[in-house]
Amino acid sequence: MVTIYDIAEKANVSAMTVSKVINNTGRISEQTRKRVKKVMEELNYIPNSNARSLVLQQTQILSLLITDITNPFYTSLARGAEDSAKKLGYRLLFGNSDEDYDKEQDYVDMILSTRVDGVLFAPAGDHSLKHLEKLRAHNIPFVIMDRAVPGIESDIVSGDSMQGARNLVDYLISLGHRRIALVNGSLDVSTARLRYQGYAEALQLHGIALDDRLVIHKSYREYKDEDQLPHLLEQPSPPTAIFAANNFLAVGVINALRQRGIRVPEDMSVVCFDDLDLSSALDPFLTVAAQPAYQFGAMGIQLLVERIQGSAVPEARKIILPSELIIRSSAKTIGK
Amino acid sequence: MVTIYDIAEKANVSAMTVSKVINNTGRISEQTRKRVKKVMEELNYIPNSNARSLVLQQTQILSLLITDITNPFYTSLARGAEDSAKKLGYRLLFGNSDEDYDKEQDYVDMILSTRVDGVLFAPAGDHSLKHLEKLRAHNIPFVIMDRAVPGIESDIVSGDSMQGARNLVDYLISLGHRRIALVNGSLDVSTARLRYQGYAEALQLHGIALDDRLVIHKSYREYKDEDQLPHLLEQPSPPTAIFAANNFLAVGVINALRQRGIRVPEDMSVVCFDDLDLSSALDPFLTVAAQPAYQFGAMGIQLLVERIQGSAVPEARKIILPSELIIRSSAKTIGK
DNA sequence: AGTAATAGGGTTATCGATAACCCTAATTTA
DNA sequence: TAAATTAGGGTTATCGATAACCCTATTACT
Repeated sequence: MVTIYDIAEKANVSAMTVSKVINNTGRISEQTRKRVKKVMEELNYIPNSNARSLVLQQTQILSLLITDITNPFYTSLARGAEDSAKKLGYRLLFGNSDEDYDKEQDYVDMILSTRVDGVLFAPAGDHSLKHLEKLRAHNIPFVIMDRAVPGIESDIVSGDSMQGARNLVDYLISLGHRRIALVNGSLDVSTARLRYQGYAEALQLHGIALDDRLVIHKSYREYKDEDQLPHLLEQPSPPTAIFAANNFLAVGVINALRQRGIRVPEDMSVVCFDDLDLSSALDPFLTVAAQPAYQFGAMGIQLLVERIQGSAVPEARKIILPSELIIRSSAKTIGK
Repeated sequence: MVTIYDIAEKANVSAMTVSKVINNTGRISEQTRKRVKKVMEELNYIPNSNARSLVLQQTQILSLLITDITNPFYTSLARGAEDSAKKLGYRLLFGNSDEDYDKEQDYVDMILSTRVDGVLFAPAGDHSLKHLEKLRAHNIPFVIMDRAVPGIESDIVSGDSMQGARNLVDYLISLGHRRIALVNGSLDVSTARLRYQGYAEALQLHGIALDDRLVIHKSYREYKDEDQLPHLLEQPSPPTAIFAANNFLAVGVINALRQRGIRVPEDMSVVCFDDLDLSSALDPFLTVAAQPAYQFGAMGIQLLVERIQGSAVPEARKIILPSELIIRSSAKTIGK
């Protein structure tokens, strides 16, 4: 690999001069500047960012840690993050935690040893706390995405889970449903708690008693049918509608329903959080509370870079992006 | 940040000894090894990989360059790549070219300056040649994904586009279709050429004349309706079936058809390359030639790491993964 | 007992780039 | 014209880690 020393030698200057030309610092005559640049091109010089990072104590690398790249929500988020990062001159190191705390831990160590300038962090859940504390202990700026973690004050970009949940449940109620089930993520995750809360509030406001037999808290990432539908359907008074706390769960629920010969929405209404992108484009079926996932990523990187560059206010900034209720056809008036 | 020198001082040894403990090299007594390790934990030491990379001349970073993370095909590919990379102890630097040669160029420079150990490269198209040549000139190993680039011999993992296309068109013909349109990507891209070829061969084998008015070559990434459907539909003898060369185009085509009040599959059959994952899980509608995208990524990283570590045969390895025809309901017997 | 071998660990140079400071000739200024 | 600037560029140390080699007690061997 060619280094600034190679350039220096061929251009008959010192390495420092080359460095100055590269960074446009110091006083260099137009003449030598051109000569040096020409040699750089001739030799196909590419600066070694490792060396640079070592002395500058900054890498121009940000880390994006999410829980599942195959979920369209995070896919779009990643897209937004990537676009922003590129614009701002940062590279992106990528990690997928699968909502698994051990994997998340591995990535945190990787992040620390890479000396990234900052992290866009979508936590697996509440126990991500110690990972975030570790980052903080090492002075790595981060912005939390999507899920708040109790015990950590930091910049965060999240959706309005309560409002979204309330809107969905309000909508179901407006269609005449009274027995509404919630298939939720784990209560370890802030958004699951808030969606539950929004669900409960909506019911309460309409004078419907909360029935805990209609609520299941499991994982956002895997839908295991034996843990879910049977509990709901084999009840004296089964639900007429199901609110799935995210897109994955909705797909799982709908498939499981269909396998039992239960039609959606004729026999059972289903709504959920997060949209399905391509799927919805092909077949506008699922009624959802859609979140602006791309914005999550784009804004997250912006906040992060402001934080890194010190141009942010010292206080933690909390951005809450509203979700949009998109009414399609997976829910319908009860009994019709 | 704490360095090996801090450790060394506190443990009363030299920095070299610390390094030896970290890397399990050299001769260190069990006693000092323990002492050093204890100090490392106490001080929360994390090695600086920049410094390490600089002297070792290797970064343990691989680059993943794809054309669109929002396409489920690349999403799954990324997932496979990430899983493999993590298993093999590599970090992943992420880039999205959007099938844009300039963006691709930027990423190549970024890759070079990062001194990644290797690149998993999904080229935008034939003009990616110069980018690949640049990588080669700088001795960065790479494995090409999905699309061959004429002029470059290298390891490659791709699908069998001809076979897949032939299967799809065969299937349409078996349903009685004779007027079959092809909505293709740009002929700049090898897979588009091969899908075209497979399409043509299938027609020929069944004695159907190729009608170029039924073939449109545009972009895999954007479906602009005015460039597409009108040409096909406003013909003396319009097609009864459309073969879309990838999932995005299929979604575009189907939406455009529906907007015109043309039903799929009743009035027009549609099939395509690549599956839609979540979408297909929710609604098994689209008949597709599905590619094992996760395998693309996982195998790609494997080949790449073998290449980096010198355990690969010197010859370029070409892995061709078959696609699977999944018959669902977006195509049906003509006229029924 | 005297030498060779080994265990255990330290010294120094190096990877590629930059910061901080220094130097000299040419130009300006009083 | 002498002193002070300034333009243009060079020297040296440094970032954190490792390779290659060196050193000194022990221990083993003949």
